Amino acid sequence: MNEWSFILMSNLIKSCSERKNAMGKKRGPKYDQIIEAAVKVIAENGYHHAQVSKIAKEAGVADGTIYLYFKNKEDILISLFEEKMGRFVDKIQEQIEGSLTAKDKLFILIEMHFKQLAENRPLAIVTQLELRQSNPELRWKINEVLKKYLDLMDTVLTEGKESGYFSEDLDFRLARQMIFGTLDEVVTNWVMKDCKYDLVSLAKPMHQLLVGGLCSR
Amino acid sequence: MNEWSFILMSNLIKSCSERKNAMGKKRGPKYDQIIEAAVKVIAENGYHHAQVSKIAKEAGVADGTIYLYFKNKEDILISLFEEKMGRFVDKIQEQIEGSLTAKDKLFILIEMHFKQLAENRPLAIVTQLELRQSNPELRWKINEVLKKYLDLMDTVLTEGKESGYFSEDLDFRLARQMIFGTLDEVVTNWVMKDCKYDLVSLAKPMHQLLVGGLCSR
Amino acid sequence: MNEWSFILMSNLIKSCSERKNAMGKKRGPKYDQIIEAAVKVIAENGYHHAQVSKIAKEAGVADGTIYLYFKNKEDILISLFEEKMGRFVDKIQEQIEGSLTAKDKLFILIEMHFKQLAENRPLAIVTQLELRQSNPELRWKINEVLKKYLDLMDTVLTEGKESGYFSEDLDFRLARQMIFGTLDEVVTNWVMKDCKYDLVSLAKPMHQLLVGGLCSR
Amino acid sequence: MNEWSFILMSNLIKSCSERKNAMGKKRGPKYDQIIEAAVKVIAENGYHHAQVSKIAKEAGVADGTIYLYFKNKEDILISLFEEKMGRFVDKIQEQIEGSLTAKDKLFILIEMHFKQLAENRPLAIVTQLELRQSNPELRWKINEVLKKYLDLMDTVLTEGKESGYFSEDLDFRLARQMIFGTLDEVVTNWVMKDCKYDLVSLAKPMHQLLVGGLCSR
DNA sequence: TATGAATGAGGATTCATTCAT
DNA sequence: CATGAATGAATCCTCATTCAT
Repeated sequence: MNEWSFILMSNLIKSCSERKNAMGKKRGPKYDQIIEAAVKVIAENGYHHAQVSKIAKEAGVADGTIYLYFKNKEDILISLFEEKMGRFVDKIQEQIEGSLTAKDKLFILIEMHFKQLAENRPLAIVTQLELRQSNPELRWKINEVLKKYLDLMDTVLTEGKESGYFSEDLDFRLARQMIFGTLDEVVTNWVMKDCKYDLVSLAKPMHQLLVGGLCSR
Repeated sequence: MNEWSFILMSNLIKSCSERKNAMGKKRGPKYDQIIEAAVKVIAENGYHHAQVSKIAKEAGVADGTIYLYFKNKEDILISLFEEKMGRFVDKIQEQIEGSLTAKDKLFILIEMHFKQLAENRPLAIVTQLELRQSNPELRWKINEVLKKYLDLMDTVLTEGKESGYFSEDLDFRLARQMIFGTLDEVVTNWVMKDCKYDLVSLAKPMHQLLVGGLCSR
Repeated sequence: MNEWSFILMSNLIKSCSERKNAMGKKRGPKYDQIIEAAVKVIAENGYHHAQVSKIAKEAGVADGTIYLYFKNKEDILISLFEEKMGRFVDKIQEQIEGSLTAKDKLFILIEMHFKQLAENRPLAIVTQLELRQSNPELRWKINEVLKKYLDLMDTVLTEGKESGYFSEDLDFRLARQMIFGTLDEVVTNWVMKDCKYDLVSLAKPMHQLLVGGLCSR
Repeated sequence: MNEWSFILMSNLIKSCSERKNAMGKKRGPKYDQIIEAAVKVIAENGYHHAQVSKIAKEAGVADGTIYLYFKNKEDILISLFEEKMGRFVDKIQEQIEGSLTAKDKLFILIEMHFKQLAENRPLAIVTQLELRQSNPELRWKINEVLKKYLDLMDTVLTEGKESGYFSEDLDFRLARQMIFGTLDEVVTNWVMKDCKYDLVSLAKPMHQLLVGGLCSR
């Protein structure tokens, strides 16, 4: 390692940190600071009282700095959702890949869904309550992000169907809507009840109910 | 019938329309006009562009008149939801009472849920999309209104459990959340897809899925 | 005079006060208050420091009231110019009609131009300095208003040419531009010199110069 | 005066221009780049959309570099005007010196005024339209720059008066204002009409009109 | 009861300028 | 000399609500 290798490495590092992300957005430590600040401020003040200046203050940057990293306020929210929901689904995916059966995979999905939101209550408040107050345009983009999650569910459902664990005539769209709608409703209720009971322990009965249905055998 | 009888009748009608309803609210023909106007205006313009003045114009009253019937804008929305959701649940209840088994009752509940929203798309848009943009406080009150619906589900679930049709160890809260969360998600997806497929025909497979679960037997 | 005549008069008065002006704009005493306030505030603070709230305060109305009478801030300025310049030209026209010869008419035009601006210094400051800082869109509309003035000049020039007082081969466009450009420059210099000399007394030499040119005979 | 004295003088001028200019301003190639960039950016985007960062980009320098050469944004504009108007007047002066009579000198002045602006339309747009949107303070300084031009006019007027070509009792201030106001108005109209007619050919009739006045002889 | 003109609080965003490197 | 990321002040307009008539 000599002077040249150092320079090359510097350039490499520099070009890395200067690299824009997939969305062509400027990145850097402040990008993450702002996202985290946004989660906190929205969770504490509610969507409609989360002024840009509050977020900037919480992030420890000037108001104007926000606009070096985000197009506008809405862009903060979309990015927040993309970042957080992206990781959210990625983590579930990782865990699922370690399981063998579709049954286990579904359980992991449910448990991880609950676990991640239970571990980050401000995020849970933001995703379950505050972000839903956003305008239709933002909600469309949120739906885009959710597609990745729905695709993951499809993978599990397909595998389960092939292994004979799930019904052969399972309607994927309905099944996805049942799983997502149920999990979402359960988490929303938990958040609205001030998170005062254990969410993760609901994973097991929830799994049984989704798999076995309401009916006795 | 003479002049006096007319005056008496007027007073009678007047005292009637002046009578407050159960919620202590003033009623009268304008009350309903305003509610209907609110549904129309919100469905057409979206929650955030549904100004009080627009609702007043649509209802054919002055802006100030709104405040003779409703405490504030939020009160219009809560009342709207109370009125509409009240009838919504009442109709489901009526139909359910005509059925014998818990299985049938659940099916009727699902079908009626879909049917009523499919029949009134503006209302569906308002309840599934627009009203969710309201602040958490309003959403709390909306949840209050939903209790009647959840109680109805409980009745069906209890009966089904007693008749042995539903699992003996069914967790009512989870079951309710699964049913409501699923139906809600299905309707929301239908609205977001511009209502371009038949919602009511999903009742049968939906019923089977909820009752039998994802699992093959 | 009876009940009916009273009602008829009421309606008449009502329809009068409700009448919008030619531009379809709401009128009323507040309309004029706001225009006057705008002239004063712009003259005192300069165009770029003339906040809507300052104008509202000066006019003795709430900020929001401004927007019942004007579309936006720019609309105040356009209206201001239309009103003031409208009267400005009208008054010149009136005076001109009382004169016999084209020579006199031109003199009256010059004198009235100077006189009206000398009598209303805040207005002079606004028209000569502040309003020129406005954006191109506003400046186009200002030009529209000026057309009436230019047409008036044309009338005088035509008459003068016909009577043989003005050159037969006079280029109207150039003549108009010379007259307007000169008067405008003279007034602007007067305003920039803090109006500290008598403007109106310049009318006579100005007239001679425009009519006779620089050349000795 | 020989070759050497020319070289010495060149060096003197050069070292002068590389150090500070008469106004105590730093000079260098970037100084001119920035001025040229400012003309282009203002002409293309308008005064209010000519951000410092745009000018810097066009000049191929960093935003901060601007402030090594100019005190602030306003200083760019003043300098722009000083530079361009300085050359503008110098060129007219040069040409005038070649003429014999006051009559010819005035004609040259008019023709050169039109010619130079017709040859550089971006500059014409900037001086006639965009720079007038600046605040009165800047406009004061612009007037300072114009003094040199007015002085030149005075020279011509004095000479003409002495030679008996211009009236003996000519008011210089009014005459200057008439000449400048007229030329300025004519050029402004030409710019606002998108420069779609020939400006220079107006010099002759314009000259006749200014010299001979509106009146027939 | 009904009206509707008037109110006034509240917030996202731009861009000239600085200064650590 | 040169850079450019960071700063932060400054303002127009909307719309729920009131109250004199």
